[in-house]
Amino acid sequence: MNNSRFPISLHILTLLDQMKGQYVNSDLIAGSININPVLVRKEIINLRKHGFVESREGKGGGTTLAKKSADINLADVYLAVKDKSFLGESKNQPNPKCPVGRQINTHLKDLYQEVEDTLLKSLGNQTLADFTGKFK
Amino acid sequence: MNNSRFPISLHILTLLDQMKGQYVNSDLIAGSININPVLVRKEIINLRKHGFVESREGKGGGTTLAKKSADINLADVYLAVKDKSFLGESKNQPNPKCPVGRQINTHLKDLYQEVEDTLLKSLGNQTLADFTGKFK
DNA sequence: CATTCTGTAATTATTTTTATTACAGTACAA
DNA sequence: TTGTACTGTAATAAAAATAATTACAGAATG
Repeated sequence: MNNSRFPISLHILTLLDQMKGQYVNSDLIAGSININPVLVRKEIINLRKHGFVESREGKGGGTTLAKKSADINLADVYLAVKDKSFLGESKNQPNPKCPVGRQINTHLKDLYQEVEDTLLKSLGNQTLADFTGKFK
Repeated sequence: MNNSRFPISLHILTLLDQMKGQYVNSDLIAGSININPVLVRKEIINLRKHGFVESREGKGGGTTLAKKSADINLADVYLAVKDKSFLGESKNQPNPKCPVGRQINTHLKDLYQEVEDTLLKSLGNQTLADFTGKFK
């Protein structure tokens, strides 16, 4: 995963939740996060693909939540943006001639799986509504 | 955190565990991981700072485990290498004029803390000995 | 004292991430 | 029906992060 996709997605969703019902455009969102609007639009494409938001093109268009924030689980948001493991991967192929190098990726993968399961359980305890509820 | 520090450190520790007692040099380790020896030496400096390994300079020198692998907890290894959060940070400062932008970092931090606690609990269930025990 | 290591700095190369530019297509609204 | 304000998307450039390389001083060994 690009390491800032989770916070960016959560920021977008939080903002949309606060703007309840309104279609918010990517410039406004980008201004809040302080990143480029094109990045926001790309991230929104992903969020939409996962059913969290819906968008309208054209004048007055923008993006809004596609479901109630109480029905958006943070574990699902995490899964929607993750592509690398949070514990990291060595990008070089370890040496297959070494007993450790040969097996480590398998064992690493198992370990990550285990840890990720608890991570998801923990994140899964919270919805977007819980999260936005903390904002004053 | 540089995203591959955890797997690199774990690879180093695993290798040292398998080479019980021997002082292993950075070239051999680098060859197993398939990265540059200088990177290995840097990573070892960190592992040593945390008391996991000890090194000898000079001919015949190298690095070896400083404690029994059963006494090396994977949560501690994780803590030793982590510097960024695994859930990622947006590197731009969000807009302080926006109610969401102004507060999100605080709430994100809290969320991460919560999740990290469970992550540590899960990793903490395993020692290096447990991990290396999986290798055939 | 030659050899084989570590420690470490400096530099360069590579890769990843982010920003920017550009423009087609869509929808609204005057 | 036309101008305006959006999204979608590609292409490129800029910036930042990561990794590799080179270099060499200093330590320990035989």
